[in-house]
Amino acid sequence: MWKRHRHSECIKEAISRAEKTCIARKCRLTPIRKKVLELIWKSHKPIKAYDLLAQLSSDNFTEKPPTVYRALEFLHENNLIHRIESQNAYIGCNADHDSFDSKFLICDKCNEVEELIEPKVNKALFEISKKQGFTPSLVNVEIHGTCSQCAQR
Amino acid sequence: MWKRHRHSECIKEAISRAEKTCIARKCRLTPIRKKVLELIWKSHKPIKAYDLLAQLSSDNFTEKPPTVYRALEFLHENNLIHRIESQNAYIGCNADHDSFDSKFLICDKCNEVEELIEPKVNKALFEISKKQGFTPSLVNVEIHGTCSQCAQR
DNA sequence: ATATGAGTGTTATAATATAACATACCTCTT
DNA sequence: AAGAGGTATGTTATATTATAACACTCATAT
Repeated sequence: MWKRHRHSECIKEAISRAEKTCIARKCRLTPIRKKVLELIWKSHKPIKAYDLLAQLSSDNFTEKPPTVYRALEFLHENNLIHRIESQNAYIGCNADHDSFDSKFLICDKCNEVEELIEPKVNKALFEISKKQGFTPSLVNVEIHGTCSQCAQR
Repeated sequence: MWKRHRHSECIKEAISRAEKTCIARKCRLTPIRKKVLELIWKSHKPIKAYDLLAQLSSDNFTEKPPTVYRALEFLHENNLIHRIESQNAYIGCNADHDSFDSKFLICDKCNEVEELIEPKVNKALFEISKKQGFTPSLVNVEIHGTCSQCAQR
């Protein structure tokens, strides 16, 4: 799909960025959190909490839901992942943009998601909000449709 | 909050619009569907499926989840309601705009939601999508923050 | 070394949503 | 008016997503 670079090569890079972020923020990327983040990046698509849970668990050892939800909460709070609301699923974040603004192109055919980094629309949305007397703290845009690859098929 | 007119007076108007829509689309606004739509409009805020279910049910008569989910599905398909993804909740739709585009201001303090009707941002989002080779079919924007009323408190 | 807070383990349950199949009921045709 | 075919509803069960609550462990900072 649009994975010009992201998913193919950059899990390590993402982890390394996360580690730096955590040092800077004085929070801890513990083994569980790191593992969950790796699993999220390994997935080409948004991944669900219970799928992560299954992947975390081995035959003789089963993780419990709070384990993964706590890791997700931590990663989300620290802007290392995004939640795709329309899918109850989670995706890695490049972290080179502000946390309070995210936009996604979601292909309903292949289920892959591309994050848009684009400041103008945010600005417009913020201004429209302000006009209504509303003070925005977080903007989430989810655009569903068909990606170019799937359109060609 | 921003309910200049919407929630205070217009349940009947909303139902009447829905009836017209259904006649035009040759679909049926059955008693259950109508009741669910009324309950949604009666709520000043997005309302959850199980809250609707509770309101539909009386002491001696309990509706089951599929009843309300089917009604919600019908109303949503026919663009009579929106789903607020970040809240798993449903809100009435004015229906005087295209179904594939919705934007909401969501107050995290009082939980009220205002729908924005604004064509420019859509257009921009559509164009950005196209540039990526993406064909959008549906745009959902959820802006969280604080409404003017709550800001004053 | 020990108090403190952060992180994890564990059990249980809450909240949200759908599958599958049976029954009723519209409405169209004859 | 009877029956066929599709739409809607009733019902049971279960799947999926998420959190509460409490016990325990561990890091680290004085």
